[in-house]
Amino acid sequence: MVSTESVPRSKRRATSQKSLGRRSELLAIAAEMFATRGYAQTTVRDIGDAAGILSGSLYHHFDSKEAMLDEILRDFMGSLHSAFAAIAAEEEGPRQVLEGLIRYSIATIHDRPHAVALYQNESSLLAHLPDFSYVAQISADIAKIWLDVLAAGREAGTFRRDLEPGIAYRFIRDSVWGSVRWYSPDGALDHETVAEQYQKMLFGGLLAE
Amino acid sequence: MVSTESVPRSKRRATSQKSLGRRSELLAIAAEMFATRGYAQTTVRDIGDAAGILSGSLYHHFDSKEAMLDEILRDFMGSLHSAFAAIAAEEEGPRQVLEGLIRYSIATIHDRPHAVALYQNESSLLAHLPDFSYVAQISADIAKIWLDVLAAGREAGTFRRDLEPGIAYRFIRDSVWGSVRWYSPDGALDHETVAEQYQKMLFGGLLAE
Amino acid sequence: MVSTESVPRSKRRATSQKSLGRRSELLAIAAEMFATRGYAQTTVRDIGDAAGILSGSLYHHFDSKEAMLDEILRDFMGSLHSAFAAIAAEEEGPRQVLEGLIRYSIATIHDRPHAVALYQNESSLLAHLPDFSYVAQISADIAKIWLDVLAAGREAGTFRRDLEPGIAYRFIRDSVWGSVRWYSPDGALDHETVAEQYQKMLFGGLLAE
Amino acid sequence: MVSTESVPRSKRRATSQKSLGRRSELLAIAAEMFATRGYAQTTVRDIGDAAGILSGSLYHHFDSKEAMLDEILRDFMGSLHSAFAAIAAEEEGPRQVLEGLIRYSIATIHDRPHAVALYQNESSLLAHLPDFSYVAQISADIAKIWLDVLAAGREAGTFRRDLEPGIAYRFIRDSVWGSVRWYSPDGALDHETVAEQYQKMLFGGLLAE
DNA sequence: AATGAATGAGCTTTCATTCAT
DNA sequence: GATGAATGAAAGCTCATTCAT
Repeated sequence: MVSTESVPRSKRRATSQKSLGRRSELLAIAAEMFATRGYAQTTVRDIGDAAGILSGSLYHHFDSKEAMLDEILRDFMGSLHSAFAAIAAEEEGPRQVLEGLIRYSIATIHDRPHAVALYQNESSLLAHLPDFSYVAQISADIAKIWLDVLAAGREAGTFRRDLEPGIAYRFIRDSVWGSVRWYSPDGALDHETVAEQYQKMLFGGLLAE
Repeated sequence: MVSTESVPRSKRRATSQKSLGRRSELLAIAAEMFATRGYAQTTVRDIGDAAGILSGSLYHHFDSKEAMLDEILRDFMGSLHSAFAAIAAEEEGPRQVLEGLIRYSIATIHDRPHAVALYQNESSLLAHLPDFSYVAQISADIAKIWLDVLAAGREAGTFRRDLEPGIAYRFIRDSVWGSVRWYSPDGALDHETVAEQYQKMLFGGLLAE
Repeated sequence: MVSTESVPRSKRRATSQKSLGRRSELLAIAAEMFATRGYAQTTVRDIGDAAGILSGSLYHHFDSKEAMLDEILRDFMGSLHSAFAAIAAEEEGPRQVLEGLIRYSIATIHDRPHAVALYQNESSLLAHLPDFSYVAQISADIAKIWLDVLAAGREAGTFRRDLEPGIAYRFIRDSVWGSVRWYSPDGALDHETVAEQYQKMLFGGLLAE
Repeated sequence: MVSTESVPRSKRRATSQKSLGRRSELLAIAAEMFATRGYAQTTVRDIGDAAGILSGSLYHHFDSKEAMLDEILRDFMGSLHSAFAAIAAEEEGPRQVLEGLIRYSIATIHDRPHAVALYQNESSLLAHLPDFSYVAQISADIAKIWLDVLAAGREAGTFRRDLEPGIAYRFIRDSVWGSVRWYSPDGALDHETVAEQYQKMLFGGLLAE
């Protein structure tokens, strides 16, 4: 009895997983290649070869090469923004929120290095394309979250008054996200250590005492 | 009599100066385009158009598009390394040397933003090409200079002991050089202010007190 | 018992009718698209979309896209030739026969505009393909019918002697069939009026008196 | 003295002729292929092959395949409209003007058969494209010239009152321009004979007496 | 020094067709 | 009968580079 129901259900699930899996699989391949060799330098043939199909067959799944990039970036930036907003919404002090944002950022670099690298490398070139206007939009939304925390902490006396929040934000952002270029998820250094060291430097500086 | 000699001589000198000027002019144009739209995304026709000549005519001045990139990068990295080495050679304490490296880096971003951006954006893609092996080589030499200062300062008790120099180096490097993406040489913010703020954050951290 | 037999029979009949209907339906869709946007410009995906199925599913009904065109054209040209032959076989004078051919042609444009347009637009490109040799063949057969009428009428003194029948045939053919490009079956102008006006011009010319 | 001037002048002329000649040559090749096998069915490789160059080299002369079609059609339709307007502007009776329009049309079919065929075959598909809106525009302008002549002749009693000018125009247009499909500039039949026969049929009709 | 015509390789994309399910 | 994934060939176009002038 259970089996009669479970068979089609599992089948349906399997099929849908397969379908969804195929798309995701292709996107994962594309993301990795876009990230490592650059979007423009990655040909659809490269992606097809890596996926074991002909380049033309990609167009059965996606409208264009650009559509693949769009799907990867849109998904990544959307979830990043949501996560940041959730962290900022927690009722805690500015320092705790900033710690949370940093920790989540470095964990994201660990979990989704290709999407992060892609965003780091391509967003400046993409900003001007109308189809990718959301990149600049979400970037601005994210910046606001960080800036608000920095400004609140400055008001509250947690952060130094002689620092301009706009410069501080860029300083933090560049140092944290920049680590995507050298951090290896499979390397000896684990991301929690990185987060810890970064927080020490960011909050306390390099000088002893 | 004098005039008969001096005329062609001055002419020759003028031509050669013009030639040198023309080369530099073309390289400056190429550097800007490579930096702003990416090396691969910049066509030789783009460069030719911007220079007011046909793309084919560029080959009168340079062997290839890659040769232009090479010349720009080699020159930039060479002078950067020399300058860093000179700063490190001055007989001063680790903190003063590190301050000097940072100040010079930010001044370089102000003075040669295109070359810096080019290096930031393309060096990772270039690292694997045999013709650009010097990029990785000089990068390593530069890293050694910074790392030595950090290690010396740590030994001397100037810098915190609980920071891993390798991570600290990358942290500083990414935050400092990352500013090339947002700093505008013509903007309201001057580079000395940036350097000052960056040193405050790097040495003392964000926290008040 | 009757029911056991009648059910599958009616079912089969229904299915087969449905099948036939489906085929015709698909051919009608294809004919319209071939006619309006051109055979080469119409993709099997266009046809599938218009029919509500996937392009690949069309191959359950037809061997190829070309086979659809073939079926449409063969059917059209066959019935056109038969009808013309029947009109010519009636025992009447050349003028009456010619009137009949013209009237039938314009009625056909009204009844089957897509097939006519298809024939008008594609036959010249098709003439050279071996698979479509029947197009040229039937065209020649049809031409003979019209030419014979014209020649007979000229002999009989009905038609002018100073007109070359070959030129006259092409003149009539092009003017009559050309109307498929502007005549609208749903428009204000009905096809009988068109036929009447065309006969006036063809037989009597434009000049008054 | 004359020679010193004539040398550079003839040189310049030769160069410019060569350049202009190359473009025209390529357009002539393209026009013939577009006309005989259809625009969509003609590949840029076909054109390149026929011209003895690689397909990519065509893009040194033209922006796109469509730009070639555009240049051919725009030139043709422009000169056709001018010529028709000039004929209509001559101070003569409607019959003489109509004769002139017909004669010029058939001469054009003789002189520029490919451009005419191209216009005949592709204009209906092009009408909807924004880049080719001028095709519909000039077509309408030309139609107005013919219609005005027909209406004037009808008013003046030259042409029959029982013919609707709109239908008459289409009848004449289709019969005259339709001849591009069968008339051969190199054939035994010369275009003046065709014009003469067409005028006989159009003005006097088929019937004897 | 520069032009302008051409090359040749490679790009993204389209599309008729096949086939296992 | 229909789906959906894939094929394979070909399309229009781009671009670094060459070379005669």
